[in-house]
Amino acid sequence: MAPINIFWFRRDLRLADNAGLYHALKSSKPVLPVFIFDTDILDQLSSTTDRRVEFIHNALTGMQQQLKELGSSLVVYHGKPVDVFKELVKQHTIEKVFTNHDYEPYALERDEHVGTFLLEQGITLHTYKDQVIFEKEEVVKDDGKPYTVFTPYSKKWKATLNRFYLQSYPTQKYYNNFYRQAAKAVPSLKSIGFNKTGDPFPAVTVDNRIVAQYDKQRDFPATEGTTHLGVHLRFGTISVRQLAQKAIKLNETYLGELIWRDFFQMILWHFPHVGKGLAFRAEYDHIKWRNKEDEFVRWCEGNTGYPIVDAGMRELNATGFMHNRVRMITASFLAKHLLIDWRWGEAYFAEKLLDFDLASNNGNWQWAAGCGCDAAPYFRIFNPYLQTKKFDPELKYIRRWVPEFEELTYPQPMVDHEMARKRCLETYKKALDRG
DNA sequence: CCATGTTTCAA
DNA sequence: TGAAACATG
Repeated sequence: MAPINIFWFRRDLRLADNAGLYHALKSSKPVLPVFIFDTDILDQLSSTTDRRVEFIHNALTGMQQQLKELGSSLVVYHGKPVDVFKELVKQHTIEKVFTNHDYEPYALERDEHVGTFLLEQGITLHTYKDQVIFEKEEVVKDDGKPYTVFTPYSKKWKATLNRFYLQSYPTQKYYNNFYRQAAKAVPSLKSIGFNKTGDPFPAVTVDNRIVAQYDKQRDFPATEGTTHLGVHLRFGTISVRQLAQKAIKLNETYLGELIWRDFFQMILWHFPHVGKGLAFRAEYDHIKWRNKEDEFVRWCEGNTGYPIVDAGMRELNATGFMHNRVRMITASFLAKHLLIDWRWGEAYFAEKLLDFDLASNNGNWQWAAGCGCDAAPYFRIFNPYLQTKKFDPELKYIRRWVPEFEELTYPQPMVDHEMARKRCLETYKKALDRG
C-alpha cells in the first residue's frame, strides 16, 4: 500500500484558506480528507433534530461536491475518533495526520488520546492554528503572562497584527495532492440518527453594508444590524482571516467582536477551569443561587412577564439564534434578577444556539453574571425596561416575538425589578465579602 | 563577482 | 510584514 497522509476536518469545514489542510497538501504524500461524526459528542445531544448536525451535514455535502470534481473524496465516518483511526490504519499505510487546533476541554482530551494512539502506530499528528488570528501565547503581557482584561489585550492584539497573519492559505495551489479515488457517499443524517428539517441557514456571504454599519446598528434587535456569521465561524465554513480583512477595511467595532472571540479562546486555553464548570473568579462560586426550577422554566420558555426577555428567549427557541444585545439582557436577568446559577443558562444556550461555541458562550455568561475576567461589575444590573427604551424603542422586536405583550393574557412580571435588584446586590455582596 | 530588483514563503 | 531565495545585468 502506497503511504498517504490524512487531513481530519473538525471545526474548519472548508477547503479554501484552511491552515492544517494547506500543510497537509504541501506534504509529500497524497492527502485523504476525513470527517468523523463523533458519537461521544452526538450522544450527548438532547434531541434527534439538531440543526447544528444538519449544518455540518450540509457543509460536508458541499465539500464532497468540490472534492469529487477534483477526483478525490471525503470519507465520512460515524463513531468514536480512536476507533475510526483504528479502522483507518487497517485500510491504509498512514505516515502523518494533519488537523487544526481546538481548545475545548473535550477536544484537548480527544486529541491527546488520538495522538497517543497514532504515535503507537508510528504515525505523527500535526496540528495548526486555524480558527483564530492569535492563540495561546501569541498575545500576552510583557511579562509573558496572559491578559485577563480585554482592552489591553485588544491593543496588543492589534499591535501584533500584520498583513501576513490575515493572508489566506493558498490551498488551491496544491489541490492536485488530494488522494484520488471514486467519490464515496456522505452518510445520510437519518443513518446517523438525526432528522433533516431542510430549513435554510444564514448565508455564508458577508454583507458589506452590515459590517460597515455594525457599530451603529448592532444594538437594535429589530434591525438587520448583525451579520449572523457566528455559525459559519463556529464550523469554519468561513475563514476568520478573510472576515478580519473585511472588518479592518469596514468597521473597527466589528473587528473588536472578532478580537473578543480570540480573547475568550485564549482565556479558555490559559484558564481551563472556566470550561469545567468553575467561575473565572473563585469567590463568585460562593454565591447562594436561589435556583428555583419553576422560575427557570419560565425563563426558558419566555414567560417571565418582561417582554424584552421573553422576546429573546422565544427568538432563541424558534430559530436557534438570539440577537446579541438580547443575549446580554436575558443572561443578566437569569443570573441577577432570578439568582439562578448562570451555568443553567449557559447550558440552555449551549443546547439551543446554532452558533454555540463553548469559549464565547462561557466567557459571555461569566461576563453577564459578573464572575468572569473583565466582567460587568456585579452591581451593574441591566434594567430590562431601560434596555427596551434604548434598544427597542418602537417595540418592534418585542411585537415580533411577543405579540400578546399588551394583552391580559400576558403574565405580570414574575419578579419586581427593584426588589430583585436589591436582592441581587445583597446576595452577591454576602458571597463576595466572605472572599 | 557584486549590487540590486523580484519572487516566494512563512503562519 | 520581513527574510530568504532567486534572477538579472
